[in-house]
Amino acid sequence: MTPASPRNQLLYGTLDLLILRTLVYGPAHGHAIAGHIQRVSEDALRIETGSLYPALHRLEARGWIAAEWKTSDKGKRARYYRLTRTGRRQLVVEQSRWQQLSVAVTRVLQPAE
Amino acid sequence: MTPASPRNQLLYGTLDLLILRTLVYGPAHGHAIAGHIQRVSEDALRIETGSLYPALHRLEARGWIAAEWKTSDKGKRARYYRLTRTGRRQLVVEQSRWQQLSVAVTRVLQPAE
DNA sequence: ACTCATGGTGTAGACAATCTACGTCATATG
DNA sequence: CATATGACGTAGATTGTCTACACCATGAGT
Repeated sequence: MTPASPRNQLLYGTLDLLILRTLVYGPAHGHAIAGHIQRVSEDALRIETGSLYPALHRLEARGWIAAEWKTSDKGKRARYYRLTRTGRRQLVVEQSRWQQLSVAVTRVLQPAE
Repeated sequence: MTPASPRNQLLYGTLDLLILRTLVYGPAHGHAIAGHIQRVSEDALRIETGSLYPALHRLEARGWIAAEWKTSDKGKRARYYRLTRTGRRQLVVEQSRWQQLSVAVTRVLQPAE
């Protein structure tokens, strides 16, 4: 229930970054990407399918990742995504944007001296 | 122009936190709060009025801050906000939420070892 | 052969936070 | 008395996430 329960939310706008970063290790399908992020973040980041697939489609539409149907480890059909050249560039951009913003927030939270 | 200009955006959901944290120093009005955040973040965080005032109203509605009309330094009428007791508690909550999420994102970006 | 759990992809609609682009009012200042 | 400025405010668009579904194909068990 809880008709409007807002609080599993991850940090807006970071999902694209997380996905791009994950694909640096090589092509992967949606499920695996979400699983990887969840594992590496030690369960702090849990990506819902309703966020995951729209994100993948939007990244693909922007040309930052490219897709291909293949067969997964478990023998199921799956859509494998890989980083494109521009995606790699975008990753750098977003990574530095994150860096800058998170430093700025931290600076407000714990002002020097 | 730029009919849909997308990239001045600060990190969703962090604004409330920034405002609450700023009010720890004592009551302040909207303009001053935004100015403080911008200064302390060394211009990395610039809060637009269309984000600022809705945020203040929503924090007030939730009982985390309380307001009072006064006269500002410059002699203009201004609405001074102060942290309430529950606001102080909320600040702790949001601060630790931020901490946790930002660590998690960083962990994904630069995996250990 | 049949069933079913599992793995994987997907969409619709609600919701919330931010932005842009305005508008308004009161006081200080020249 | 006019004007700049300090300060508050709202409307509407945009966007990203979530919840809650639905769907399909394959593997595994019987």
